[in-house]
Amino acid sequence: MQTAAAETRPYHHGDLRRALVEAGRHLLEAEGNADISLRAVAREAGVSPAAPYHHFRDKSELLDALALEGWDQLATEMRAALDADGAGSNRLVTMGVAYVNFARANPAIYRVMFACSLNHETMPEKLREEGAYKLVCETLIESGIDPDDEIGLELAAAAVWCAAHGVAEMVSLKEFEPLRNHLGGEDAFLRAIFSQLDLFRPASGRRVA
Amino acid sequence: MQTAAAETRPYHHGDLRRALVEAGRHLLEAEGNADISLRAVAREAGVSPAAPYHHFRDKSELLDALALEGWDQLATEMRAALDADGAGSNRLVTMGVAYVNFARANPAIYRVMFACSLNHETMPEKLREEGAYKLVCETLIESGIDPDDEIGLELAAAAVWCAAHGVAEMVSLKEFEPLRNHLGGEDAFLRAIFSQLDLFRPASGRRVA
DNA sequence: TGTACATCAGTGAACGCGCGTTCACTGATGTAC
DNA sequence: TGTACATCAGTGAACGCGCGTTCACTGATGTAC
Repeated sequence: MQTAAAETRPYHHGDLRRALVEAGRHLLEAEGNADISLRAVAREAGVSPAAPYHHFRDKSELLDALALEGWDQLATEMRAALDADGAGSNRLVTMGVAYVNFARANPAIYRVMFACSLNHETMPEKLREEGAYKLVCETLIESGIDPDDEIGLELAAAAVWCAAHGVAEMVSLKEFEPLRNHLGGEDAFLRAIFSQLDLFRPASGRRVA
Repeated sequence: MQTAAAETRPYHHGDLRRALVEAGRHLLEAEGNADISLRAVAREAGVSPAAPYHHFRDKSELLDALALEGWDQLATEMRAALDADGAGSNRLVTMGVAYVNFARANPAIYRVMFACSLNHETMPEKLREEGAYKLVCETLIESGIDPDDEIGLELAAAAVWCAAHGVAEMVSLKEFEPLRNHLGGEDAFLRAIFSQLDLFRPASGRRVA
C-alpha cells in the first residue's frame, strides 16, 4: 500500500510537501471520494502520520494546497480548450464545456476545490489575477460585454460561473441520460445546455435588457 | 442536551420515525453542518443509538428521508413564491429566486438533499411527478416553451435547474458582496443574476436558436 | 580538515474521540382463547 | 374478564474502526570555528 518511492527513500525526504500534495491528488483521483484523511495521504506518501505536520499546520492546510493545484489545472485546461478552439465557434460555450469536463474528469478534486472555497467563503485570490476568473472576464469581453462597465462585467462573470458550476455538479445525474443520448454524446449535451443561457450566445444576438 | 419531550416520553415512543426525521432537521438547521451522525440524531430525539435501527435500515436511509422532506419543503416554497407573485413579473426568475432563497436559508438541508441525489445518481422520482421539477416545467411552458417539444422542454428544464443550483451554491461567497451591495440587496442581486440567463427572460424577447 | 553543536525533518506510540452497527436484553402492547 | 403468549420497540453495553493531533525521540544535515 506504499508508493514504490517509499521503499528506497532516505530519512530526509527532500520535498515531502510536494510529495504529500501529489499523494493527495492521487488518492482523490483513485478513490473518487473527496473525504480523504491526513493519515491516508501520509500513508500514500509512505510516511508516518505525524510527518505532514512539518509541512502543513493541519489537515485543512493540506486540502487548501490541493485545491489551489486544482484551480491551476482547471485554468490551464480552460486556456488549452480556448486555444484549440476552431474559429467561428462560440468561445464562451467552449470555455464552459472545458470547465465542466474538468469537473467531470476530476470530481473529487473539484469537490475539494469548491469545499475549500465555501469554507473560506471566498475563492483563491489567484483566480482573479491570473486564473480561471480572469479568463472568464476576458472571454466575456471578447464576446461583446463592455469592458468599462465593471458592474455589468462582474455580473456576467458571476452568472457564467454559477451556471458552469451548476452544470458541473448536476450533469452526472441519470436524469440527463436520455437527453445526452438524444443529442449524441456528452459534448453536444453540454453545448446544448450552455446554449440555453443567453450569455453563452454570440454577442450579435444578445438582447439588451 | 435532550429535547424536553424525551424526559416524559413513555417506553414506546409512538412515532419515533417521525421524531427522528424532525430531530435530524433540527440538527441540520441548528448546526448548519450537513455531516450529522446517526448517534447525534438519536441523542437529539432523546433515544438510544440503537433505536433508529428499528425504523431505518441504516444511516443513509435516514438521510434519504431527510432529503425527501427537504424537496417537499422546497416545492412548497417555490409554489408559494409563484402564488404570491405580482402580475407582470417574470415568473421564472421568481421561481429561481425562491429556489435559491430556500438553499440559503437551509444550507445544510440543501446539501443533504443534493448529496443524496448525487449518491443515488438520480433525484427522487417524486420531483418529476408532483414536485419542484414539475413546477419548473409548468412555468417554462407558461413562459413560452413549446409543451409538445419534449426534448426542448427537458433541455430547458435541465438548464434552469443547473443554473439555479449553481447560483444556490455560490451566492454565499464573499466575492459577490460588492455586487450585492451595489444592486441593493440579496433579492435584487439574485434577480440580476438570473436575468443574465436568457431562459429566465420573458418569452417575447427570447431569441430563436 | 575535523569536530562540536544547533537545527531540521523524520519516527512511532499514544491520546481521546465519536462513529456506525450489533447484540442480548427487557418493558410494553395486543391478541387468542 | 383474565390470562398466556407472541410481537414490537425500546435499552445499554460493547465491537472495532479510523481519525486528527501531540509528544518525546532520533537520525541526518549543515554550519562555525
